[in-house]
Amino acid sequence: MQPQYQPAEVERQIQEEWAQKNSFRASDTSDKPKYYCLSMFPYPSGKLHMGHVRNYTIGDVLSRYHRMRGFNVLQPMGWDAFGLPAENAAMANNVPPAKWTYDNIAYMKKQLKSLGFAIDWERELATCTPQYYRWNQWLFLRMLEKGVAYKKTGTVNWDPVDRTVLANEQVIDGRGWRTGAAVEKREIPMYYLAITKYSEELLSALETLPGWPERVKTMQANWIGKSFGVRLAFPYELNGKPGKLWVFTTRADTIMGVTFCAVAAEHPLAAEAARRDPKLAAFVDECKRGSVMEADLATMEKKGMPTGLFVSHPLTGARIEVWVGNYVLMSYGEGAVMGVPGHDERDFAFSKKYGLPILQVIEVEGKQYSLDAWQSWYADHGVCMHSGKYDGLDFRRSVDAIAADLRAKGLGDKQVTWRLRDWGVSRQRYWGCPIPIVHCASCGDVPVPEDQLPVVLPEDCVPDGSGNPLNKRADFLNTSCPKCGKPAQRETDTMDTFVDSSWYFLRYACADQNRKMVDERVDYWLPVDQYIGGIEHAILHLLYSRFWTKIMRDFGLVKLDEPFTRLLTQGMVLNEIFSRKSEGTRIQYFNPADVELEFDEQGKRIGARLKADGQLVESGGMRTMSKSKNNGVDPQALIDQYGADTARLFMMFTSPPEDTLAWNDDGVEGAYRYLRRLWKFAHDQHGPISGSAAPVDGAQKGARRELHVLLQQANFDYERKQFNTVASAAMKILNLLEDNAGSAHGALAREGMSILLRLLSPIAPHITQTLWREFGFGADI
RNA sequence: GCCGGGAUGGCGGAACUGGUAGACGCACGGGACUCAAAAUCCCGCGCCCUCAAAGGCGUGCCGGUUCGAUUCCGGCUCCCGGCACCA
Repeated sequence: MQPQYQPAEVERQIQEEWAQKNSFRASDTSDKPKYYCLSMFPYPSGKLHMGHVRNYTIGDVLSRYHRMRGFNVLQPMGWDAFGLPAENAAMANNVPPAKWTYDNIAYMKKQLKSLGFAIDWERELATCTPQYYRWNQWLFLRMLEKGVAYKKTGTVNWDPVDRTVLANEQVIDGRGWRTGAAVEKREIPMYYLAITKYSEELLSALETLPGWPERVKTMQANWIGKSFGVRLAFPYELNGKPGKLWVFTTRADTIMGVTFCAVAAEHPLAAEAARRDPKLAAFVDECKRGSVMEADLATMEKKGMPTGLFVSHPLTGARIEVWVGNYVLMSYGEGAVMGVPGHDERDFAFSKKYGLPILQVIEVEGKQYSLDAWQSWYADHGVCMHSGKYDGLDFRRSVDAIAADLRAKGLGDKQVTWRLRDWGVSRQRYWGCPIPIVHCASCGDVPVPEDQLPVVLPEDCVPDGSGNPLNKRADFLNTSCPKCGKPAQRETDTMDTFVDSSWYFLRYACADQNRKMVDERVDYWLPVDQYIGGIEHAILHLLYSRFWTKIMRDFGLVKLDEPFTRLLTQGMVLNEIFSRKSEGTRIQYFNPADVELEFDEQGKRIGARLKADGQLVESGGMRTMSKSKNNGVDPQALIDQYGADTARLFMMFTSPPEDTLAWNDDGVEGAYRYLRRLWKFAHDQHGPISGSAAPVDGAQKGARRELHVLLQQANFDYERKQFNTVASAAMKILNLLEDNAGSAHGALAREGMSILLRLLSPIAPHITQTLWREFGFGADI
C-alpha cells in the first residue's frame, strides 16, 4: 500500500477492474428484489457541468447503497440527443448537428466513466438514433389511429426577417435573437397529443404517489388546474343574425357585476369589428405582435379597445359593450371573458384605465368598499348584494341559483374546466424526430405505413438560421404517396424533444429489442423505484412521462399506471451569468472562469472584466448552469486535480440534495484533506488492525458507543437521503478514531474502519473499496 | 403577473416531533514542527461590551401563539425554479 493517497492511481485501477468484470451489468432475472435507480439523462451539450455531477452522484449513491443492501440494481444512462443547442452549434461552427452531438456524447461518456458511476453501459441509448426514434414515430401513428394525436392550428413566434419560427428562448424582449426584429404571433397547423383526455387521471393519480415530494405534486395539480365554474353565453345580434358570446367563469356569483366583456384579438367578434373600423384593425394587429410566452402576456401592460359591438346580459338583458383586450388569450378557454371590475383585480385596473363602470355586488362583513383603490378582499367569497333575487346568498348558493337560471334560459350551466392544454408536438426544426406523415395533393395527410418506418433524418444538414433545412432537401422531401403512389412530400416538422424523454426509461429495460418498442422486461424493471433529476422538470417532463405511460398502458404495451414510484428533485446548481451586448449583435455570454472580478478597498464588488480583453462585462445574476448562458463549471479540472472521490464527496457534503446550490468550490480542499487523512490513518493502522481483535478497554467503551450513535444517525440520514450529514458522520468517525489512535488496541480501529468504509462507500467508492481490501475485511463492499 | 420553493456566523451547512442555536467542513487568526516553504498537528473563532469573568443581542423583516419558536400562525422583503418551442 502506498503511504501517500494517489487518487488517480487508485481510481484507474478499480475502474479498470469494474469494466473488466462488467460489475454493474444488471441481470433481467434475479432472486433479489429489483431496484431501478434512474437519473434524468443528460442533454449532450459538450461537457458535463456541476449539475450533472450532482445529479449522477446522488443517483450513484442511491444505487450503490441499495446494491450493498442486497438489491438487484439497474442504473442505466443515455442521451437526450435531439434539440436546439445542436443547431445553434452547427450555425456557429458550420458542423452538422449530428457530428457535434456524437462527439459530445463520446466526450461526456468518458467523463461519466471517470467519475466511477455504477452504470450498466450495455443499455446506453441516444434518442437521435433511428433505432430509438422509430418508436416515437410508431407510437405517434398509433395515437393518430386512436384519435389521441390530431391536427389543428397553434400559435408560434414568427421572425419576419429570417422568416422562421422561433423558440421562446430565442425571443429576447419581444425580438428575434439573431435579427432583432419584433416577433409576431402566427397561426400554423400542428400536431397535438390529447393529454387533456387524461386530466382527471393525471390529477387524481398524484394521490397514489407518496414517494413524490409534496411540492411537485402541488405544482402538477395546479398546472392541471381543475376548476369548477359556469360556462355562460351573452346573446347578441350581428348583421341580423343571432349569436352567442361564450365565456367561462369561476365567479358566477358576481354575474350581476358584469359591466363589459373582453375578447381576444383573434376572436371572430374582434375580426368582425375590425372589418368595420380601421383603428380597431390596427389595434388587433398590435395585439398580434410580441411573443407567445405566458410570462410576457401576464406582465405586459393591459390594453383594450371597444369594438362598438354589444351583447346582452344573459340574466338582465342589459346592454354590455364588447372590448378587445390584449390580455385575453384565444388559446385559453373561450377566447373571451366577462368583465367584473368590482371583484377582479385585472378588470378593476382595466376599468379604471378606460373609465368603465365598477359595481360592487359582493359584500364581506366588516369591510367597507371604495372605488379609490383595489383591496384584496374584493376578490374574496362573500354574500351577494345589488344582485336582485340573489341578494344575501353566499357563494355556493348564488352559483347554484345563477347556474339554474342560466340553464333554464339555455344560456349556460355549471362546467368543470382544466388549465391543462393539449400538447403541441410539432416543431419547425431540423434536429429532431421526423413526424411520419406524407402530404399528398390528392389524398391529404397520409401516415407513413409501419413497414416503411423509421423515417430517417438525414444527418448531414447544417442549418443556417433561415428555417428548417429539411425543406431544402429534395432527397428527404420528395417521396411518393403511400396511398395512391403519386409524387408527394414528406412532413418536415419534427417532434418536440419532450417526446423522446417521455419513455426512455422504458427502453432501458430492453434497449437491445429491435422488433418492438418495449418487451416483457419492462414488466420486471418498471416502475422506476427511484427517479432523480432537477426540480426544473417538476411539471413538464414528469407530466408528459406520466401521460405517455398511461397511453402505452391503454394501448396494451405496458402494465403500469405510473412510471416513477419515488422522486428526488435535485436543487439547481447556480452560477453567475456574464454577458455583453453590443449594437446590432446578439448577446454574448462569457463563462465565469474567463471573467475577473473587481473589488474596492472595502471588498465590495464594483465590476467584472473579461480576462481576454480587459473590457467590462455585465452580470446577469445567478442562474442554473446551462449551455445557452455559458455559466457552467467544467468538473474536469476538479477531477483531474483531486480525483473523482473528492469531487463526489465534496458535492454530497456541500449541500443537501434538494437545496439550490450557488456554486462555490471553497470546501473542496476539506474533502480532499479528509480522504488523505483516511488513507494515512489506514496506512498507519495497517499492522495492528489486521492482527488480533484485542478486548476493548474501558477508555474505549465511550468511543465505541459514540461510534454506534454516529452509525445509527448516518443510516437514518441515508434513508432520508441527507447525504450531506452522512458525509459529516463519516468525518466525525475518522476524528473519533484518530482521537483514540493513541491507545495500543486495534479493535476499535478495526471496527471503526469497517463501519466507516461501508458508510462512505456509496459516496466515495474507489478509495473505500481499495482500503476495504487492504484491511482484508473479506468480500468486496 | 401566476404557481412552487428558499433565507441560520466571513462561507457551505447542522439542529429528526416546539426544548442547550451554530454539529461537520471551509476561510481566517495564533502556535508547534522546519534553515524556509509545503504538508501535518494543536488552540481560538456568531455579534457587542470586556484583560477576563459576568452580561446583553442574535436564525431575512414586522407582528402573533406559547413557560419556551430556526421550527407553528398572519403580513412583508429579497432570491431561486417553472409558466407549455431551452432541456
